Amino acid sequence: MLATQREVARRAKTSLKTVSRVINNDPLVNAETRSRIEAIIAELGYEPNQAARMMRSQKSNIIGFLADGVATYPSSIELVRGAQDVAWERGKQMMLFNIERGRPSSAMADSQLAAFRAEAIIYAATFHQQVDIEPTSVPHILLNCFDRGGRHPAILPDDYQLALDITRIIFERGYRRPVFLNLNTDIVASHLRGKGFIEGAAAAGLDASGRVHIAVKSAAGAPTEFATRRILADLFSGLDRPDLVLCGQDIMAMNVYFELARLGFKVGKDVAVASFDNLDPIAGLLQPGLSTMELPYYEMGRAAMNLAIDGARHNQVLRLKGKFVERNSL
Amino acid sequence: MLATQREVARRAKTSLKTVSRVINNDPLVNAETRSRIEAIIAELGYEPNQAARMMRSQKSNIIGFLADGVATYPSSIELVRGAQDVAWERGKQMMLFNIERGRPSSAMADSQLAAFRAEAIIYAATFHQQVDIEPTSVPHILLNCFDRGGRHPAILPDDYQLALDITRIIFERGYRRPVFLNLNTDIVASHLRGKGFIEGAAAAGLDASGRVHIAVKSAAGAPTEFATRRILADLFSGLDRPDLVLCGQDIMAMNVYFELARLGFKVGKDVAVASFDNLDPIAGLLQPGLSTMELPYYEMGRAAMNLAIDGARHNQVLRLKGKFVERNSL
DNA sequence: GCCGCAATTGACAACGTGAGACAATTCGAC
DNA sequence: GTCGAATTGTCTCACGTTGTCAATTGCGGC
Repeated sequence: MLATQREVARRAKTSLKTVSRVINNDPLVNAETRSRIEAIIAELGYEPNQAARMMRSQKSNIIGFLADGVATYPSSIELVRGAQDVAWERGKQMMLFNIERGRPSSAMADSQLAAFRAEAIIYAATFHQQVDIEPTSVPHILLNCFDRGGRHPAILPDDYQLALDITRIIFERGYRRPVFLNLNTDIVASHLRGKGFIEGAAAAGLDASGRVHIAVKSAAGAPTEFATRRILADLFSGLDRPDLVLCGQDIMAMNVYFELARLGFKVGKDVAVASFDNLDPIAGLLQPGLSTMELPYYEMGRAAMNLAIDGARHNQVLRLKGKFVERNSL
Repeated sequence: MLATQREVARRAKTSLKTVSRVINNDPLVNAETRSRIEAIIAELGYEPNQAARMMRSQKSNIIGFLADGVATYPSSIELVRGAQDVAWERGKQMMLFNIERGRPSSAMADSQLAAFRAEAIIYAATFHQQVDIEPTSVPHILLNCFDRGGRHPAILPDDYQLALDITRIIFERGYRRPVFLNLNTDIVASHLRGKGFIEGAAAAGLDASGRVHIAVKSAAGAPTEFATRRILADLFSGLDRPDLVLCGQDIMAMNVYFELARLGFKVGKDVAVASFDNLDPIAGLLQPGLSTMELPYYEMGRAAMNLAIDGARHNQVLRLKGKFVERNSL
């Protein structure tokens, strides 16, 4: 059993309170006394008991982080890192759980966070989506998702801006016949990115409304299945072949690499490919390396933790920009 | 602020003690009283204050889980899931941290776990490796890694057996000219798998000692860089071409797919490929799908948490078998 | 040596829970 | 009406920490 302040006080032949003062950096302690006590603390390896502090102060300093469905999609790790870093910088404890929404893991995490009297809870989704989180006594921050009724603050990637940015880059580099193989329409990012792509193209003088294709068969949640084979076969059979394929996500891009190879086209030579995610390690392992818009997950994690600590207006929505990561596919 | 037992008692017009009895499942409470109190508990959303419980019981019920370097390799998620599931099944709280060994995140996690008086700590590495963890007052369980001096119990994948198993399958299917593109020699799994491969081949009557090649350039820790291009060019230039390439890991297999395509060989037709990891989503996205040995991460996580809760002998080492996941590359 | 004031140190209570000791009450069976 | 068992209640303590407030020490100035 680890030592207590009482034990430290006993050894230092001083009172409990003085030890407490040293630990809490109270300036009104004699320098000599302080160093004597600090020596004993170091010697014993004493750490203040967090449970007792929570009791005494009536606040937990704990922020919960629920990472929903990480198992199926590892992007959330950067969300977690961002939040964790801020928590430490700001002297908070973050309690992290990997859960599956609606499954027992979710209920277990909730009750554990309640038992620890968490001050706020960050709920992180694996992809930009709408969720339905009832208001509770504990404030929730939605990360990479947003509430149906806008009852909770939300941190989101600015998918519209991401698509606009990469489309601008595409046209700057001289591509004139891009197609966008978009995500399923039941995914929020799909609409936003479609809009960004079309407006970006319009700004460059191209009507791209016919150049967007839904290339995912499966619904959200189910294992991803792509409809790229048929779409690409169609697109690449005519004379007006695309000079660039923009994919809704890196794993789709990986699939597109294979399908293009099957059709006899070389990525980076016969046709360019770009995408969204910068998914490690896929984007770097593809040959040629995949040029892709990285989503601002780390910064989103940081923003969420800051909101969780400072409090936020209920309907606050923060959208963060992404970053273009250049490799050789474009 | 969440309710207390006192508040529950007030509303139920009963005594503190009876509420306490209900919460701690003391049998000597009238069934009717019990359900009345339980109703109020549910209504208030009361959860016993964990801090107070820890104070009172002098035990934290907390097991720490340090996931080292998750950011660079997402396999650990299954380790975490396994451990988390067992913790919940057995009424323990698991505190999870993503850390980088030697970085501030590591020290922060350590002191937070000390502050919460964690009863044991599971230290999980991203790949099978040797580490150097000093003994402390809190028992450590090493997961996917082992201590230099055998000072801590360890849970490991049985890499020798994994390689033996897949080699057996390879020969059962009639392949006779397999090569093994192994991991770097500074990686523990490399030796064990090499041994498994050679002995498996020997059992089938083949001396495979010349058929193992180190195909990773970079040292452990650095971003992976493969030496597959030259090796494959050599191997596939002669007449006695391999009929199967066994890769040390799935991301190497992905690289090998590209390199074989570059050389003009079709995986699954001209040459088979197999591997280790079953890394989601890569193994499923490759075309053809990658047949690979899945590492028993979930079960390893479970075993580690069980050891953490039950205690373990210092030099205990547990090796778990993997599972062959069949797709179409073999 | 003593006063006054500042610097330093100490005594005590309280946070919510759970347990022990034991008293009080209710209920049913006789 | 009594006995005994079942149930409920009262009271007390302890866990480790820190805020409040009181006590003690040190020191300059007389």
